Amino acid sequence: MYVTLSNAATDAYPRAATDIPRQSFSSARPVRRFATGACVFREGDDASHIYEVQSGTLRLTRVLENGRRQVIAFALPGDIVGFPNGDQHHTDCDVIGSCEVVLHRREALENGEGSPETHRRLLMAALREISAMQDHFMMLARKSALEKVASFLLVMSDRIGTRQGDKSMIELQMKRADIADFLGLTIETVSRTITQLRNSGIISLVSANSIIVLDAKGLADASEAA
Amino acid sequence: MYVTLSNAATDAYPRAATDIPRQSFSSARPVRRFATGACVFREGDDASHIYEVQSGTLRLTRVLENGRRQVIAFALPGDIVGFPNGDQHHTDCDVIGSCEVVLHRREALENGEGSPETHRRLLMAALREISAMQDHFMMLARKSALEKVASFLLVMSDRIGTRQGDKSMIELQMKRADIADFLGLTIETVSRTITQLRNSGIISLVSANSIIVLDAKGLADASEAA
DNA sequence: CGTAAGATTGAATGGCCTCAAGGACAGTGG
DNA sequence: CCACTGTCCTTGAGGCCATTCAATCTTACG
Repeated sequence: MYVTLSNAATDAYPRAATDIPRQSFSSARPVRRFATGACVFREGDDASHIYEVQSGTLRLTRVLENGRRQVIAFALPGDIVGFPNGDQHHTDCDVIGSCEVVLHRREALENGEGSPETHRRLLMAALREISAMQDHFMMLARKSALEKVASFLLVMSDRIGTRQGDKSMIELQMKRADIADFLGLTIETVSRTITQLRNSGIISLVSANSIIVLDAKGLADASEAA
Repeated sequence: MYVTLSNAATDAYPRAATDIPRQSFSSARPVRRFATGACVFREGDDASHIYEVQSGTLRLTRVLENGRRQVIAFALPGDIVGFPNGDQHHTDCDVIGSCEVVLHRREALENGEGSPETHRRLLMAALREISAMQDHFMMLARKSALEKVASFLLVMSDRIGTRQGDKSMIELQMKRADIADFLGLTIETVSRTITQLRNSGIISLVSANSIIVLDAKGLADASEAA
C-alpha cells in the first residue's frame, strides 16, 4: 500500500481484487496462512514466489547498516508483493496482521509459465506498483507531517475502513514506529500529529490503534493543505 | 536514474546497456532523436511506446495542482522509461540533454508481441525499476541534504563521469531546480550544499554544471554520514 | 502488583526553508 | 563594442517545523 497523492489517483489504478472476481484464481492457487509476527521472506532470500494478499496485512521494509529503516509499503488485501529483481528478494516482508496469501511461482511472471491470464495479472500489478511508487515519492519528498499523516489515514480509511453511518472506523495493524518509518517521520511526530488531528475534531481515538474518522472532508483538506 | 543507497546496490542491478551488446537490438529497432527541450510525452498521453535511452538525458516529472513538482527520475543511457499503467503515461518526460532513444511498442511488454527476448528485457527492466525506486525511498525519507547531494553526485560520477587520472569529471545536464526537485530539497539548499562540498575540497566547479570530483572517498563518506 | 512495550507529551535544538538581494553568464539589439 | 535583459546560481538573515532527548502515561500480561 502506498499513500498516493489523491483519491483520484487511487481510483485511476484500481486494485486487482476489485478488477477480477476473487474466486477465479484463489481456488486454483495454493493459499498460505501466516500468523502475526511471522516472516514471509527476508532480504537476500531466494525469490521463489510472488505473494497476493487475500486478507491481513504485510509490511515491506529495508534496513541500512547504520540502523535507519524504511517501510517501503504495507500490503493490504488485493495487493501483490515480492516482485523479484534477479533471483533474490530485496526487502524484508513481515506479517503485522495475520493473513492469507495466494502464492504465485516467480516463473509465472518471468516466463509466462502457467496461465497467460496469471502472467498478465502479475505484470499489470508490477506496472501499477511503479506508478504508485512514483506517487509516493511526492509524498515523502514534498509533504508536511500533517499532510503525510492525514494522507495515510485517508488511504487506510478507503482501504480498510468500516462504515459507521457517515463516519469511518480504522483498525490499524501497524505500530507508530511502522507509520513513522513509512512516512519518513519520527514516532513522536506521528504521535503529535495524530493528537493534533484529534484536537481539531477530525478524528477520535477509541484506542491507540483504533481510529474513527469524524470529518472526512477535514481530513482530506489536511492531506493537501497549501 | 535513481540515487540508490550504496554502490553495492548499483552493482547488484546492472543496467541493460552493460548486460547486453547494444547492437543486438538497436539496429533492429526504430531510433528517434530528440533535441534538448523537446517533450517525449506528457502525463495523460496515450502510452504507445516505451523508451530506451541510448544517449543523452531525459527527465521524468510529476506535478501537483498546487505547483509542487517532483522529479521522479533522470534517464541516462541504458535506462528504460515510459512504463505504462493502463493506457496512459502518468508522468511528463522531457529532454534535458539531446538524446537518441530506441522505441519499443507498448505491446512488446504487455502482450509479448515481437520477440520474446525483447519482452523479457522490458520486463526485467520494469522489475529493476521497482527495486531501484524502493532504494530511492530511503534516500528521500531518511537522508540529510548533504547525504542526498553527495549521493547524487556519486551516482552521476559513476554513470556519466569521465576519468581524469584519479579524478572524475561530471557534466550535469540538469539545472539546480531539477536536482532539488529530484532530491526533495530547495534550489538554495542544493546550492549551499554544493558550496559546502567545494569548501571541503571534495569537489571543484569548472562551471555551475561542470563538476570535478577531487576526493571520491570523501564524497562517499559524505553520502552516508552517520 | 511489577514489568515491559508502546504511545504521548514537553522543552530545546538544529536543519532546511522562506524571503530577499546580488552575482555570473549568454543572448540580443543599439 | 557594450549596455540591456533574462535566466540561473549563489549567498545571507531569520523563522519554522521536525527532530532529539527525556519523562510520563497507558495497556497488556505474568
